[in-house]
Amino acid sequence: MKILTREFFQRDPLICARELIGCTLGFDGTAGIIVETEAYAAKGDRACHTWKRAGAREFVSSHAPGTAYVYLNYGMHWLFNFLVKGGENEGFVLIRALEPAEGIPLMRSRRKRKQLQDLCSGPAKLTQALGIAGRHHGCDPFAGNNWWLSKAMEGQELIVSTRIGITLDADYPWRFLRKGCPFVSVPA
DNA sequence: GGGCCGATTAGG
DNA sequence: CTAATCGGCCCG
Repeated sequence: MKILTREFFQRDPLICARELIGCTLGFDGTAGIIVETEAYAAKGDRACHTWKRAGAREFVSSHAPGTAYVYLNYGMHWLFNFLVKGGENEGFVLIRALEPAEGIPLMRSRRKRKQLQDLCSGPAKLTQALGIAGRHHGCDPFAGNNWWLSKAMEGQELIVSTRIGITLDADYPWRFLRKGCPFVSVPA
């Protein structure tokens, strides 16, 4: 199993979002195969936090590529992104869905759901299943803690579509998901 | 300080 | 369809 390095995130957010599909994200005894992502660009993308938030722009400039950008949405849901920088464009990759792979009993108890498809099939579901929350904002997964990220087998078909749940720049085809996968948030 | 909005989710 | 629930940003 090949562990990805920080250099993975020193490229364009669109490339990172695409290539994260099929990788396995692990944290603290739980893990899942990434089956859905979205890219956000720090410049020129009105859906990205950097468009409105000075704090987000500051975050981009002051953290290393690969850093966790975790924020609270709708006052109750934590969403997890990887910071992407060092290439031509900077931005984030939102992790939107995982196929559960490890620590499934723990995921079930945190989620209070039995069905495998209900554990990580949404950006806020997977943070709850993995135990990711605001305290992980700014964490560096490559700084030798209990995060890991590995490349899984290739060969799955990829679908590209528009991003979910936004109103501005909603027509950009910046969402990536595994074709026919039952663990995504919204099928294409 | 007040008002508004949001990269969502579960339940009716 | 809607309630839940709160940090950031804008205004005053």
